[in-house]
Amino acid sequence: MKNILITTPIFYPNDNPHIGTLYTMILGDVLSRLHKLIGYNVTFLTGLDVHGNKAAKAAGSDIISYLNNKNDKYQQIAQQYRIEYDKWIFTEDKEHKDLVCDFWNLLKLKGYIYKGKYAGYYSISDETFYKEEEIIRNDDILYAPTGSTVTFQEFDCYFFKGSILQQKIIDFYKANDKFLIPENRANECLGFISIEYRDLCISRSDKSWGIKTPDDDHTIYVWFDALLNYLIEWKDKTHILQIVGKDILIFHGVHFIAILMAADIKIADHLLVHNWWLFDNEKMSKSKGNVVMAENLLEIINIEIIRFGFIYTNLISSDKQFDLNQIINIYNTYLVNKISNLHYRVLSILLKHNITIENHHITYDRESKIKYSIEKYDINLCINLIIEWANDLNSYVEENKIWSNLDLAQQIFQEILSLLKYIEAILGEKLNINKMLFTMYKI
RNA sequence: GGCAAGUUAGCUCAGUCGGUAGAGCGGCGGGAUCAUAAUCCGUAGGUCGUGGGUUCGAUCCCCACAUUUGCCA
Repeated sequence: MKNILITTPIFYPNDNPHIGTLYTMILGDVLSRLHKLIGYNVTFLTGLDVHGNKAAKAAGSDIISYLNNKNDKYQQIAQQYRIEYDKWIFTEDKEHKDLVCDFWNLLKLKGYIYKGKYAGYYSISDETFYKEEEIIRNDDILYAPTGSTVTFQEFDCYFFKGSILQQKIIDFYKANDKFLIPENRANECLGFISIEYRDLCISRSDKSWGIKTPDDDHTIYVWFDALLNYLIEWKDKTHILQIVGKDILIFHGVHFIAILMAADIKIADHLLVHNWWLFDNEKMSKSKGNVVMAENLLEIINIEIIRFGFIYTNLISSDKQFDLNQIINIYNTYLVNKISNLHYRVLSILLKHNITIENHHITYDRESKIKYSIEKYDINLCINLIIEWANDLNSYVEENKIWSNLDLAQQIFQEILSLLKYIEAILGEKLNINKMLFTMYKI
């Protein structure tokens, strides 16, 4: 049995989801649905990472109700966008906390966790330590390269002895050149780890918001806590795909690998790294005020445009400009004019002659290529093959004048039904021809 | 400064394991009637960043340079 686990990062609820988050969700959902379609037993995991001071700060006084609200909000967005997850993570759930504590104890038993002292410049908003040479001093205020303020802190904490895994991780990358998708990102991980891999500080002794360490009153570092979420569904999977945005590549491509190695757990088969939507050719950021929120998008255009447009746009190869007009154009051209119209034109012929259609579940030759692209997680190749198929069918209809050849029309219709299965996986719902054909968007 | 990726038609982008370059949008012309405002066919438009090298042959491989981006310092 082909049991596949597909994960997205669990999202951080200091704000509502933006279109970058939405892209990750949709990509995960579509890959999940496509794998189900070709016969895999899929577990698709997503959810919320609710610990850490940044969340606590955003929450204010009543953390729990804030987080519950955000959890509802994210689930609502997921539902609106037809994200069909099999399990939703919420890191305040007992199940997750127990897993983290058990895992902590396991690593401690194996000698990978030890107590020490950490001294360094810490940014609360980034949840990160910075090195002395990275700090920018301005009017006696200390800043991280990210622009957030840092303070010098010294405290007791637990360390994860990842340093001894440095060579093992390097060897892993050398032996698994297909691990990262796209492959050329491997140099970033190799570069990061080859210079120096220091033990990670994985707890805070202050009153941080998070999971307490099993033995005392420390708080487990939010990233350590969050990465472990995947393990809840990790067992008994023949294939594991993790999807991340490029901003968190190192956490998954280095730290999480180290953690898995320490615990003697299988590493994911692939880590799919996608790029970002740009707005006006700039990275979206709160400070620039150019962040497009997921909830606002649905007020402007419909879900089919978004899902199809997001999947069509190749965000795996590079950052892409987020352009509403272009996404609408893609939808009109391919989904309405070519694919929906293809279905409608052939169906019309059959209906005129009172021919009823049964779906015989025929598998066509070109589906083997599509299956291959799905198994390679090559969504770009996949959608191009689907579009090519639709184009060829439209040409075929013309060349063979199928309106005067009812046998051929029936054959073609069977083929169209097979094609539509893939479209439905992308849209997350059956293709609604009437809705498609008569709600074409004008730019 | 180190490492990596990109630079392809007016625009947005695919692609080529080395053998006369592709799509969509936009322009022009035509055909068909099953469908819509669509679809189908043809056509115009590119020295595939610049310069060198390897090769019978390079947009693709190698080197240098320019430029953009990312990771690291």
